[in-house]
Amino acid sequence: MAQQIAAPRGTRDLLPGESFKWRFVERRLADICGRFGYDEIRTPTFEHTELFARGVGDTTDIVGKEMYTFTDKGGRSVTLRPEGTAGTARSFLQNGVLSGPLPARAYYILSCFRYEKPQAGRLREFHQCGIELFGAPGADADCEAIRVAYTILRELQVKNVRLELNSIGCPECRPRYHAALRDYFKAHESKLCETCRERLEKNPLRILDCKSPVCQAIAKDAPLTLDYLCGACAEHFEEVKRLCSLAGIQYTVNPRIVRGLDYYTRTVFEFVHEAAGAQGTVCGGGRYDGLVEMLGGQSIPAVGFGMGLERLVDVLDAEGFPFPPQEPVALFVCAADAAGRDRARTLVFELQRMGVRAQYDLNERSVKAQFKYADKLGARYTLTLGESELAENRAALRNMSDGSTVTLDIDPAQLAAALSK
RNA sequence: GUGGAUGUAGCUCAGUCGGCUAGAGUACCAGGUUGUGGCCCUGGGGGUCGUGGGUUCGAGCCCCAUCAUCCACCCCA
Repeated sequence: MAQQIAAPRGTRDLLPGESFKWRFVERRLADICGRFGYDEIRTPTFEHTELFARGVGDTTDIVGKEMYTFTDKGGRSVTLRPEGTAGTARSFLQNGVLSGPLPARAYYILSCFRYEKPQAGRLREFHQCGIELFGAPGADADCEAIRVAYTILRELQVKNVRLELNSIGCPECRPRYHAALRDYFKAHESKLCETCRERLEKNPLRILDCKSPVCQAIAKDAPLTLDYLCGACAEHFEEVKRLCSLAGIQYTVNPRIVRGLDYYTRTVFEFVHEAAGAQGTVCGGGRYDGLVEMLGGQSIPAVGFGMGLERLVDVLDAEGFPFPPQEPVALFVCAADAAGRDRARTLVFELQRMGVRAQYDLNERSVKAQFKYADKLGARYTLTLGESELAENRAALRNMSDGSTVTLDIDPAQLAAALSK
């Protein structure tokens, strides 16, 4: 026996018998996004590394240490996409969509790759559903993105999620806030925990999120991003909140949520699930007015979100969501001898052509073994073909759930009719 | 990247103080009816005990390393 090869760390198999949940969720996502005017976009699995360095931001953890980057045979540096927004923006820009009628919308369901230490709700290859909306600067667009995510979660009957909203300002007001925050924590530097002292220069925003009780106590009175917004940003945020209320969506303002991607401006939001372990953020998104310009296009405002599908399916499983069960095998045709097998084959071939989920035994096993197999498959009905059945051209259709039988002609149309009842 | 827990059959797990050929349940295959599933009975296949070293007369068990999984931090979806 050769050495077995396991799946790479942080990846997962989705086996027959499990995939129906994902198929169901993906169809619902496509349906809901479509209802809001979003059509699907499919972009490459890998892009030039430069796209993410510029778009996501090379000071972020994602770009700094989590990307799957390699040099291809032509000497180009390419990277497996760590998220979906940069590729979508690049594609819309490159293909002239942003020169067409705006707003322009797209949704996607795709795999993303980040080299992180795996844990519950976090994989190295994971899947995201997201939407992107380009060319609408006003709060209506922010609200629409939130409403799409909200609708998805509501129609999948997700309980125990809350919407958290914040505004992190624009390039104009953010530096003032950062400075104020740094000044505040500098005054308490000696009391901060070790990691927070490191954060002080690099990313003072993170201190707001520290779990240490001491840091939390200090952070309680720290300046809030919302108090440092410029007039336009403050007005925008007020309108986003008003429109969410108008849409009947409850939210809490959480001044401590900060997106880890550089492209976000103004509105940021998360849908957080209470009981989903440490990785409770099922959906995260916000506005990114600067991205398209960073990628070399005109200045075009945009909003969007990403929803983690593994996390979403985990939540649905945990809440006992009633996924519609898979269609079972409708009819398993058993054969008792060589002549019966050929009749079973032609019958099954014809039924499958007609759209019936029919099966027969590929291994020429005993009738008993065929029955056991049909039972394990969950087949609704069985039909057994042998000498006497072929002679009379009639056979007993057996209902596997109660054992009752009906005798019918061996005829595809008649069988199909009987099965559909 | 940091810290903690855990790795024995496809799955869930026993395995005494280090001591014969490593077990159970379940799943799989076959038989118990020359052609009828679930229940029951009998038999069978399946393990380099995560991997590699070390200690020992002898290691599934003790030690070290490594890999993987889970949990938390970090970060994020």
